[in-house]
Amino acid sequence: MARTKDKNTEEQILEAAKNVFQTKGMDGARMQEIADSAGINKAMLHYYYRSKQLLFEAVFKNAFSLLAPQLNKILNDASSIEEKVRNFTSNYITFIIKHPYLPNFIIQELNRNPDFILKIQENSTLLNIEKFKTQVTLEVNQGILKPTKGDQLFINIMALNIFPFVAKPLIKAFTKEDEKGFKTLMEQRKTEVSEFIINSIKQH
Amino acid sequence: MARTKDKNTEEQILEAAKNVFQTKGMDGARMQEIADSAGINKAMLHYYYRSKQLLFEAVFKNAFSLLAPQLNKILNDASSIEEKVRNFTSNYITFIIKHPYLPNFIIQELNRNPDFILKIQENSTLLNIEKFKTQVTLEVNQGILKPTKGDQLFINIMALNIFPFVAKPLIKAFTKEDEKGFKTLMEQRKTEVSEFIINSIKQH
DNA sequence: GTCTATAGCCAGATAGAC
DNA sequence: GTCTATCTGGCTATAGAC
Repeated sequence: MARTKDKNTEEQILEAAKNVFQTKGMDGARMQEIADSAGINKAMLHYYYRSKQLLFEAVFKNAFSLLAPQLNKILNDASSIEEKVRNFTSNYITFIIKHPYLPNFIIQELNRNPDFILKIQENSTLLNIEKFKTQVTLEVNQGILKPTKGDQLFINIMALNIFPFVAKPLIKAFTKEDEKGFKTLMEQRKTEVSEFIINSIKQH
Repeated sequence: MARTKDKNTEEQILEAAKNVFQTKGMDGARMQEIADSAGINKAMLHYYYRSKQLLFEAVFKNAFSLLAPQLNKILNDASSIEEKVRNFTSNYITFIIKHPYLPNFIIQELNRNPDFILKIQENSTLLNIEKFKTQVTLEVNQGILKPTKGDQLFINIMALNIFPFVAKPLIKAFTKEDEKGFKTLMEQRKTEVSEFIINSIKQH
């Protein structure tokens, strides 16, 4: 991919690095490939970002800060659990279809280096599900929801929304769908997943 | 880890390679580390497996063949959907607690090289959800289940069971649990997950 | 079968001209 | 700021002695 002249070099590098790191991972990525993709040479990467490690961290923090507001909404806004589930599912799946490598990139690199999440948490919003858990307990007591554990519900919501994108090659193999069929399945999930969750937890 | 003399060298190498590849991935793994872990030297790795690529493939196929029977059960045995969900959830989570790096390893390496699943499928049981989908349709028509799409249900079952292990560092960060707390959450899921699914799909 | 030593290559990083 | 050329180290793989 050639450099587009209307962006400055630093942004150009970050964009190229994002593409290479998110598809190849830290260990599989090559500085040469990033340089080629940015339309510059290796020396420039070091001029702007000093080392591969620091360039990687810039990409990672950037990716994480894209995801954080999505998650924050379900944890901390004012709507009911049912509304949160519906909005999050629809918004998140729409978002990931636009950034398909993002969840796998985050998960993979956190598994490679779990301490990384500590560094991130310092200078961004705290990841905290306490408020969400309190709200679940409240709605259970009010008879809106069946008896439900807040932390398990949170894990279930994450799992149902994120997993299919992370395990895309497996899903495609099992369902025998091509790229187009996979896309269709994911579009369906924008509403299917919230129905599935609400059906399970709502008091009828 | 020193070599235990009651195993032959080839098995010893495979065991060491499994540990290193499953934690570091293909790109992050080092032949030297595998040799050290097996208590031998690098030359022996090449003597038995010729190249890093072939050693990796041996490990991958081995891991996949451990997982296949687990999945086959839910796809092809004779029990009802409800029984399948309950048995699979309990058995699968028990299995993964014993092999915690396995799902992430499979998913990560399939994302790195999606064609890999084709090679595997040739000489193992076909991954096919057709029978499962037919059974779902049947139980829906019999009034046992609410209207449910078989392929989406299958994705949901996979997601709820596998995701927490793949995204372990994220889950720990959000729930603020340590290793022990995480283990407890997973133990709970052996029954919580099947309740969650059954609640959602069973006709009442 | 198992070892030591080393070939050969490739990647990250830097020096230095412009 | 941007380039070419090069250093340096680490990695896979092999040669060859025992």
